[in-house]
Amino acid sequence: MRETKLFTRARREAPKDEAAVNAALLIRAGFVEKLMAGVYSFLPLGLRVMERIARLIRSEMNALGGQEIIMPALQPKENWLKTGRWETYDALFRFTSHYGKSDYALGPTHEEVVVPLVQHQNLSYKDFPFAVYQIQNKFRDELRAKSGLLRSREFLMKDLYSFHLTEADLDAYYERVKEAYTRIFEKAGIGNNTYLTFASGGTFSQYSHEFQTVTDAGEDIIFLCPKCSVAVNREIVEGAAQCPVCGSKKLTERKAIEVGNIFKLKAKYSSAFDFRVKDETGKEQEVLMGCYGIGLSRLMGTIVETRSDGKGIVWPESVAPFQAHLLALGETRAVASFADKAYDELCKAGVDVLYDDRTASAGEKFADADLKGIPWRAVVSEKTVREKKIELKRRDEEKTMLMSVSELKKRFA
RNA sequence: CGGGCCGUAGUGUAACGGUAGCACGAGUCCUUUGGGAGGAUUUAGUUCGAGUUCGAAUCUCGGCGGCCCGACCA
Repeated sequence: MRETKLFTRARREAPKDEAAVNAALLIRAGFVEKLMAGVYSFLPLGLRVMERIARLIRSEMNALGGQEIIMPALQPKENWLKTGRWETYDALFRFTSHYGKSDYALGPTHEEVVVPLVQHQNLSYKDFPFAVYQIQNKFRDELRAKSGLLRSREFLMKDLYSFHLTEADLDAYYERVKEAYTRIFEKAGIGNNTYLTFASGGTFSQYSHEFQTVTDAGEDIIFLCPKCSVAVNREIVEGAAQCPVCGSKKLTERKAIEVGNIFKLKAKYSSAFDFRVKDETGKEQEVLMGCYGIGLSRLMGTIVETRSDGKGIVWPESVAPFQAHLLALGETRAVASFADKAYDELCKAGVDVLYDDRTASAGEKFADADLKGIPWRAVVSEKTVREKKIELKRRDEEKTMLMSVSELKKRFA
């Protein structure tokens, strides 16, 4: 993509009403734009990141046998009455149709939709276990939206729901999801500071698990066991915190962002809809469920929050909006034609490259490139054109190397 | 929801109760180009409503909106 064709623009200064690092950088770099508190538009660069995060999550969900669907965000009151959450779910957006008497909710989560959906398939015990997931916008009427993308009122979330006939099967699947989540956060570039965290499990399970990324920007408090690399959420700590794995009481208190959670629902929602199936003896059996969430927009904010320097964002290659950022320095015909040709060749080779073909000073292009944070910067200038080379530099390193266009192609294709 | 701070041009920031200014951006022209270039010129603003006053961006009240702390967050 040529920057002269990109309708968004990087800003020199952060808007004064965004204190959070993630929002300030993402807005300055032109990835997102705020519509109102807790509601953001995703612009071409931001959408690319979101799509790459989605791709990464999708491949792990598909490996877990998850079948992708999309359920409605607009939901009928009746389903929420059945689970009792119409009255008890504080953050539920509720409203009445302008024409009729019907009441609706905007989905903050989808148990109320997925259970009847699955129930209507008239399944037999032979169809179990299975899992469905979606990547979709969720709505939560937060009392206080804050911290940019970290706590918003409309946000993109992946929610996976698994269905089982035995507890052992649910337990086994839960463990597989736990491993998949660990891989996802590793691939997303926050593996080094993201911890499996024991949290409250509600009425039925001893624990649920959260994935918490340690950063001062977080709003959760966790107690981290350095030895076991697991943590406990403050919500389940009474008195002295203790490591649930080794029993150690030498835990360190940290602020963290909850980027994912996994939860055994067991029969809580299936029984609310009286969802049962007959087993091979004709006896009716309870359906057990698990639910597993990852907030994609929150994850994007978390990556920015934990991977930036004074100059801007440092995207991991796995979710970066482009593989490389090509800069043409100076407007001489030699530079422009060399850079144009390099851009065309890289595109033809299937390399995702953002090409700064604007009329702007070298300093401004460098500053914008650092701000946008694409992992590799490829510079074409009079200096490099003389040697028929391009200068390549990693966003987070100082050293540079000269290479030809074909070498560059080979590296990224 | 309780508390605090705050709403001036696309962005940032000034203006004692008395002419709304500056910078960046954007447009045009010229000169520049390895770390946010220079000159000329143009463009665009007081969140809304009421009140006090000869006069309100400025003071008072209310609405709307934003940020922060707390509470809340199956």
